[in-house]
Amino acid sequence: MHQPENLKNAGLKTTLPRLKVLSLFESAQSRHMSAEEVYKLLHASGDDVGLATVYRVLTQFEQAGLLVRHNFEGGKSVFELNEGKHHDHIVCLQCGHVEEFFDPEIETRQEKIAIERGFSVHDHSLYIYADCLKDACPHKSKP
Amino acid sequence: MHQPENLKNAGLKTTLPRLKVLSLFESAQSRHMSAEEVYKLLHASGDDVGLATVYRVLTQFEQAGLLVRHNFEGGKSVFELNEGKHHDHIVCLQCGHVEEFFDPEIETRQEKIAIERGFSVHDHSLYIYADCLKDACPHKSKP
DNA sequence: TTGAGAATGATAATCATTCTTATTTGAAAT
DNA sequence: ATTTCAAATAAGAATGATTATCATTCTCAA
Repeated sequence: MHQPENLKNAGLKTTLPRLKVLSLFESAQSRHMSAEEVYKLLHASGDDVGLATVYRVLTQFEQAGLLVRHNFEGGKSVFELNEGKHHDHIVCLQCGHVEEFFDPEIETRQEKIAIERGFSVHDHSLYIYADCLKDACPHKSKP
Repeated sequence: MHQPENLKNAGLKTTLPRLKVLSLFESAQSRHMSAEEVYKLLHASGDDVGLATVYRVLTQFEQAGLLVRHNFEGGKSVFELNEGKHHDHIVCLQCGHVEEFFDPEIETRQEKIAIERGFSVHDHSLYIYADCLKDACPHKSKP
């Protein structure tokens, strides 16, 4: 909803590719998507956006604070709609399923640790890599 | 010290490149090194080890448990000697200085969170990105 | 509506990493 | 000490993800 405003507020012109990418994330088919996945989904919907544009737009959205970038194991970046509420992630190493969590205790511990060492926290990333024990990894996820 | 034994125990033949790489990490010029850095340091010492070999050896050492791989922001891998004691990292965004820390409270929280959600933890990575407040970032680190 | 500047898409370039292959090496058996 | 041969290496090509280039197209304020 009201995507043009989002873009305007971010100082970005309202263009078709940007609207498409943004609405793709807002439609929330899958919360976490790589550039390649976004590109493929757009093309699957008949929107011929260039791959370079996808990369550019994702980076712009990240800088504008509309998306959050994650660097999971394996190097490739994955993006997620920024809904204000920070959270961390558990990733299943078997099926790739991602779950989000937020733990105030961990957050405050981190702050304390940083301060003790004379650092001013900007940000942090916490990924727990695990196996989901649910029978036979029932989560259907992208390969 | 006694590197050949380390390699043997890991089921790896004692070859020159492997010994060089291992002793480089044990000499601990810098605890955290990328493949590129290892490659350059070896060449600086007159050891002409191929870049592909460096990558191969680092991966083997990781699998053998001799090294730990880290994926800091930006995607490139960084390796560190595995001394048994797990720890997390604070990275200064200004000068790249890295400090290590271990917080039992955070560790146990993570376990609890994972279990609550039906996951069996394999591993985790926690990086705090911050500014070190020490005057003018005195840490001399590699660019 | 129109013009300046921003955005786009096609493609080439880059970067880290992996693969291929011919050659060399380590170490087990002579 | 030599022979032997699987394992390891070096060099460079190949790959995959991402970024840069650049001519063309589009957005939007005047």
